[in-house]
Parts: sequence; C-alpha cells; structure tokens
Amino acid sequence: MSTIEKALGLLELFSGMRPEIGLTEFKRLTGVDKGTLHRHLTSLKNSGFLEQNPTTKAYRLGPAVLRMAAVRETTVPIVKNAKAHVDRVAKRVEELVHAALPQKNGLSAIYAMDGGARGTRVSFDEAEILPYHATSSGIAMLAFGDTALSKSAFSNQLEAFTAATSTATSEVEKLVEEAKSAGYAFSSELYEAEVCSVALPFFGQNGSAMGTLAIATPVTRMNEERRSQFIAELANASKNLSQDIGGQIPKQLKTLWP
Amino acid sequence: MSTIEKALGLLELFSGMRPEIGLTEFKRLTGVDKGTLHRHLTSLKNSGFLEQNPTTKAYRLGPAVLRMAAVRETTVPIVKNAKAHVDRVAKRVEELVHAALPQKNGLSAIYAMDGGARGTRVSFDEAEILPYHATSSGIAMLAFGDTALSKSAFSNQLEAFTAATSTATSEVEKLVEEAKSAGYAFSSELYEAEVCSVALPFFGQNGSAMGTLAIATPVTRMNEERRSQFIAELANASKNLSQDIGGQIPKQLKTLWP
DNA sequence: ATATATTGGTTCATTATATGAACCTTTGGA
DNA sequence: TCCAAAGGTTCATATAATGAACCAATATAT
Repeated sequence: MSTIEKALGLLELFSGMRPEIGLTEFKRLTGVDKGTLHRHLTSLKNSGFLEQNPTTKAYRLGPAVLRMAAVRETTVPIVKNAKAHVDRVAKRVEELVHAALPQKNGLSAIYAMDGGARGTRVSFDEAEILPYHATSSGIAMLAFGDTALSKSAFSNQLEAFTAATSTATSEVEKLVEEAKSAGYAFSSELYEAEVCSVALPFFGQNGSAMGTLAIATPVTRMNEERRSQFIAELANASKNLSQDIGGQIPKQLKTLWP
Repeated sequence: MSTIEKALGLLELFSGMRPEIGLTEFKRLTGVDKGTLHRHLTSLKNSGFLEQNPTTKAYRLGPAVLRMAAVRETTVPIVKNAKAHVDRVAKRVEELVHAALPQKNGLSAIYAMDGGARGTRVSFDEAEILPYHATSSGIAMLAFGDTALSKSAFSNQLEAFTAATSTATSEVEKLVEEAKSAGYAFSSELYEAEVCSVALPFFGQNGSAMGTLAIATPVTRMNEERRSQFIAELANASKNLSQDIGGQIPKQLKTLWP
C-alpha cells in the first residue's frame, strides 16, 4: 500500500465521537510506529489537512478540508440539492431523514434533518460512518450501486452491532437481493436497537446509484401504512433529486416505485 | 518534500474555475512525470479524495472531502457560527460579506453572503483562494495571525493581479503595519479592478487570528462614512463570532475598534 | 479509410524516500 | 522530587517512489 493511502487512512479515523486524536492514540488505533506516524501527521499538517490543538497537541482536521468540500460542492452541488429534498420529506413524515454518499467502509451522511416533533427521536451523528452490511442505506447502496462496492464491503469481517446484525456475507447478500426486487431496503435494529429504517438509492450521471435517501424511526412507530408512506415519499424525492443532478432512475425501479 | 505533501498538493489545484483536471493537465500544471502523477492520483482516488469523470477520465474531488468537512464542523463549528454573523452584517450593509480561513497560499472563504439589492454586485467564487498580499482579508490575516504565516506568504514571488497590486515584500509589509495600527485592513483594486474591501480578524482559542471577516464593494459606492460603518459592523460581528468559538479579542484591538 | 496527434495508462531498473528501534524532551501528576 | 506518559527526534536499513520509455485508446486531420 502506498504511503499516500496510509497517511490518508489516518484522516478516516476522525469522527464525530473522536474529533481529536493524539500521537499515542494514533499508535493504538493503527499499530504503526510513532516515528512514521509523526512524519505522516506532520505532512498532513503542513498541507492544512490537520491542525494541532495548541494546548493538548492532539491533532484534528484542518481548514483545508473545508475548502475542498466547497470546491467539490461547486463541481457537484450534491449537498445543496439533497438538502432541499430531505427537508421536504422530513417535514412531511415528521421523522429523521438523511442523504448519504458511499465512502470506503460505509456510507457517510451528507445531510440530515429531523422533522420529528414527537417524543422519541432517533439520535444521529452526521459525521458517522454507516456500515454497508448493517443499515438500510448500506443495503440499498450495495443493491443499486457499482458492483465493485460489494467486493470491498465484504472484504473484511462484518461487525455485529446488535443481536440482529447479519455477519455472514451470504445473509447480507440475501438482504441485498430482497432490496433489488423490492426497489428499496428495509432494516430493523441491525445497527442500533429500537431503530428501523427505509432507504432507497438516487442516481447521478453514470448508471449506478450515487447515494441513498433514508428515513429512520423508532420501531414502535413503524407499521405497514407508514412504511408505504415512507417509500412513496423517498421515491418521489429520489426522482426529483436524481433529475436535479442530471441522473436517471433505471427502468426497473421506475416500475417498482409508486 | 514528502510524497504525502506532493500528493495533497495536487488537490490544491482544484478550484471553482478548474473543477476537473486530466492527467496531462496535471502534468502541465505541476511539471511532474506522468507515471508518478498517475500513481498519486490513483492513491487519492482509492482513498475517496478524488473520483473520475466516467466519460472524460478527468479527476475531480471525491465524496471523502464532504465527510471530512462534516467531521471538522462537528469539532469546530466555524462555518455554522460564521454564517449567522455574516448573514446579519450582509443584510445591514447590503454588500458582499464573507468569512475566510487561512490556507497554504492564501485565504479561502468558508461562507459568503451578498446582501446587495443594488445594481452592481461584486462577483465572488467561494472556492477561490484569496492571496495574502493582494486582498484586505490577506493583509488582516498577516497583521493579526500567526507570525509563521508571513514567512510562507512571502516565500514565493508575489503575483500582480492589477496595476495597483504590491509585488514587493516591503510594500506589503507596510500595508500590514498600517493594518496593525488601524485595527483593520483596507484595500482598493489590489486584486480585482473596481473592487475595494475592508477586513478584520476574528480570534479562536489560541491567541492569534483564526480567520477574517470582510466586506467587498464596488469602489464607486465607497466613501468615508460607509467605511466607518463597515468597520463598526465587522468589529461587532468579530467580537460575537470570537466569543462563540471560545476566543478572545486582544486588548490592543479592543481599544482600536469602535 | 488511413495516418497522426493527443490523452490515459503501464513497466521496471535506478534512486530517493519511508521506516522503526532506540533515544531524547516535556508535561503532569503521585 | 521522582516517575510515568505523552510528544517528538535520529539514523542505519529496507522499501517504496521515481521517470524514461513504452503501450493502448480515442479524437482529429489528410
């Protein structure tokens, strides 16, 4: 593996729950030698991708990532477009709705809106990675995304997050097949207890899915009627979002979706 | 220079005006060998920092940068905080207002809002780099930011954007000194013809400036009265923004600002 | 239809850079 | 005051980066 990929892999370790990482913690997380780590971190810092907390010396993501995101957004204004549709669905279904894009080890939400005014709320960290095998978004992405994705998704041991998480590749593949024939993915308590979700893909200029739209809700609030409503809302949003970004819904999905 | 920094330097080449870059264009821009470039680009692609336009094969920034920005924003919610204050000032002064953070070769706007309802508008590309030596934001950043910044800012030949741009280090240093004693930076037509701007710093947890707030306006609309108003508005916004992000305005600035 | 130019991508011997064990420095408690 | 833990540095060795030459695919001109 190239030095570049090793160094960029360090950036992947940051998350909403782990926003700052010290040298020794990097060593614990990666097993790489301190000397090597220090040089990598210094390079990333020199390039503005990291900065150091002046008091603790711990590293955190630097301002360069903000500029990169802004440039990317001028090229492919996916966040801006997704935002409008997610907000609209969130308001109508009064639940947590999010749009996500595939990353290396799972999907990452690019925008989330909780339209819920009611008691229980699904907690959601926008900066968290949603694993492919244990979330409805992940299953939807595997079902309708690039085939290369499945290979990388199944290359590591699948982690169990709840008792219901499928950790066998064959089981997950079955879920993916179900999603393919249904036109959407449904999952219940695979990732977090008490939470179930519905997800379906949206499409960009190349034929396969660019990302997903999903609704998450406490299992207690879910029933057949709401599920149908969710699917209808998401299908509508996906059609519009895909059109906004110059994509097209594949024929077989057009017939499956309401 | 490390391989990591060379590779990340490639990402810097993207901008609002140059959102996609092909292999040969990278070669033109950097002078680096194609073989080397190709491996670097492949590594960046494998890490999700680049993706390829499926038809043209040209590279563009990938979805990983969106996740990085989201994580950074959960750590240091600078965009979110700046947004509120910029919007307020933009509405009050009815001009283009922006907040910017230092990068390697200049500042990069993290948010901009044009409150102008009137005829002429200052055009602004959020993903563009604002050079340190030729913008009010840049001068303000050099005046109140970390001293290490000046070294890197003056390490390369200074580019002339208009007839008025100072390309001699001594001239720019004079502008910086003026900004230090005035508490703000003013520049007219140094970067773009017909445009002048006022900028001042805001502060984070460490003592030196974290970024800048600025107002840009056509020179024809500028006068002494408006300048005073701009400074007052920006000073107020900077105080509030700095407080929001846990920073403090240095004593000498507190006395200079209205 | 055929030649030519341009672009993206690959190979492999050479060379420069990355690596990590051991060592030093600073900081913050017992 | 000592100790432990964290950040950081050094330098011989091993490994990965480099770039000239080459190949393949596509677009353009003859």
